[in-house]
Amino acid sequence: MSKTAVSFAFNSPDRLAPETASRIREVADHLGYTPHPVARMLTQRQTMTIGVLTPQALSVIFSNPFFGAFSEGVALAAEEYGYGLHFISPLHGSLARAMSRATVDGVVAIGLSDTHPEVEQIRRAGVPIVLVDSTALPELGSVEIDDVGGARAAAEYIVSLGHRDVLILGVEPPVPGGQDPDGVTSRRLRGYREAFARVGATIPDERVMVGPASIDGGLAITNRAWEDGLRPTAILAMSDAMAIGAMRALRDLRLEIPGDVSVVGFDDIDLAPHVDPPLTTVHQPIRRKGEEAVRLLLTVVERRDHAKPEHRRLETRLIVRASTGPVTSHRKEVARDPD
Amino acid sequence: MSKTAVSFAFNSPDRLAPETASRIREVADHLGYTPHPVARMLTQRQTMTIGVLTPQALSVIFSNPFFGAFSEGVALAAEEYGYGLHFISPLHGSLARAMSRATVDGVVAIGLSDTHPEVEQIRRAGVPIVLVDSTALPELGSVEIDDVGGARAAAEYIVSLGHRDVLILGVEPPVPGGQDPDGVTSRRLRGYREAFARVGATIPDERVMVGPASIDGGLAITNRAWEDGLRPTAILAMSDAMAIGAMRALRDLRLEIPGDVSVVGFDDIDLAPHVDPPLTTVHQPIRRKGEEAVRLLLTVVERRDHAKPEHRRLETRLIVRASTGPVTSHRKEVARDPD
DNA sequence: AGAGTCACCTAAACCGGTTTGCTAAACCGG
DNA sequence: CCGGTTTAGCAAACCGGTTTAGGTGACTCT
Repeated sequence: MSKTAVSFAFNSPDRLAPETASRIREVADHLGYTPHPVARMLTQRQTMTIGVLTPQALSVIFSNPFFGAFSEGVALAAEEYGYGLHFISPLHGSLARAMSRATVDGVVAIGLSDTHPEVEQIRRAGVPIVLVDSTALPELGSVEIDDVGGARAAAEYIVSLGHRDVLILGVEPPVPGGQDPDGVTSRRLRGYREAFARVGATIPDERVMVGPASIDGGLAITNRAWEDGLRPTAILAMSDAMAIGAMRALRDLRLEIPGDVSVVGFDDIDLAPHVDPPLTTVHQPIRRKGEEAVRLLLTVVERRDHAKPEHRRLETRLIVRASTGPVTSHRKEVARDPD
Repeated sequence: MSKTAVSFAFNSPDRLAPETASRIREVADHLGYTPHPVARMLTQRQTMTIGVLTPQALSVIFSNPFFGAFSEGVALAAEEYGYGLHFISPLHGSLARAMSRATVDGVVAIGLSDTHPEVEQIRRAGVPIVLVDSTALPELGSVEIDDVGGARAAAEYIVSLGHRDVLILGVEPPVPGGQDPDGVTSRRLRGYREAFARVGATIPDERVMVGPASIDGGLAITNRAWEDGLRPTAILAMSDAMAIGAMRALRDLRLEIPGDVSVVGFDDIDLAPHVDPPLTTVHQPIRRKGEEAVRLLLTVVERRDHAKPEHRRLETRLIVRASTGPVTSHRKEVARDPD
């Protein structure tokens, strides 16, 4: 049999006598033969795979439950369209290097700021990209949420409860060394500050602490804040994982939530209603974010439609649970550090 | 310049005059040229990618926080060795089909029972595999935990608290339709039963209910159990997510935990200590499981060492928190269904 | 000056498939 | 029985690189 015949047997059996086709198949099966996927990709110029690009190591990204939910959405859409999923994280510190190794038809980049130096390199490689949680370059598709509005709603609520002295827990910026002026942290911070400004209050910079978006991150930062002598009546975390870590730290300091300190998160992960106390947080449609990103990407990938990149913005809303309460007059002092 | 020269410039610059090499690089950079990763894979016969194989859709797998932590471990090891990560789930219902599309050097298969009909097909494809949470075919590397021991410890504790009427929440078997006699669910069930047998008690089959390993899964099953008229004094869940869902259902039924019903989980996910009440559960080293699997796999992948597949078994241990307590004499009745 | 080295670069084969254009055989109507 | 069609299968070009085995010119040595 010729290579051609075999190829036809697998891809367009109708171009072969039905009897021949099935015979080839049978022999192939008997020999354990499978068309080599890489060779296939090479000739077909498509990989049927989409990439999920993260500016941080996957091992740190995955420690945030948010990312699991996001991946769930991504996977849902990808599976629907028959695409595989490839996770891409910096290789030896370089995202561009990782990208050049990756065999994908398109990429969903999450948390990758457009000012990231490597976005440009990737774009030039001609791979379709959709940006998630990143102020989009207009020529790139994007999915984002109303970060400012969500943060503002959270802070307004906190303000309405009488809190003025707060601690902000920001998520580590993807750009190492230096705050990204348009990153998630900056946008949410803006929202918080808007709400405070409305009542003539401010959030000084030293009340904003940034760390990894994980339970441990929130725990560590909160402890550090207390060691630094800070005694806020409320904590605004930009991630539920951090908020949960913060609550652990507070509890270890023998503080009550929300009696002594109120805590509000961001994301509304599945577990937010189940932690103790149930977490007041800003809801965002995490799964849908992943889904939409993939759909946007695939419309570009499937018909090489470079025409009109879409920008989608999803809603956020405050979910009030039990981790927040009015500021109390006489506050418990922390035992181990009598201020 | 010849193709050869360009190739050398990228891969073995020492075989070119240094000046030429850098010139080629510069031109390439200027033109935005990047070696085509697929073509590269084809000639080098390796993809620098490892696959994570799951017998269920990724969108359902990712809804279990366990999987996020597992992925964290996998990613940690993969990144250390410079490998990319490709997630493989059934394509149009067929794992084999998905595998034949995937360009990976090896595969970590999680929750894939060895009796799964497609394991054989995959093995014949000659791709190195490491099985996780699956009684290993001896000729395949594997990483597992002491499921029986962990489950036994959990049940012994429950028994010691006086509980005799329990509900078991099993994780959905990967093989649709039909319990896998050697799956995770069966192994843990064996452990539970051993503990009960020790005090002359039994767990009848109708007290074992199986569903998706997620919060919603646990919630739905528990509700169903109560609707069926079951009134266990304790619930043994095979996954923390299910346990948390079960607690939600109980709470909605106005039952107290552990006052009315004790709940114990399995996995000890990061959030287990933070839920309300803190979850008593069987700890397993989730991240390490992912890490070890990748390390095992890579020793096989890197030196084509088919010689001695390793089998590693990690420990489990019971972590007692606050979701369990002694069985109480007078029990609260459920309002909406007076038995 | 001629032979022998060495440093640089390249032609050609190869990886494992897909696809196009063609040939040979079978089929068909008149 | 013969030219025209259809059908079945194949040769060769191609995808975009890597790698082996030279080839070319400059440089050394005697």
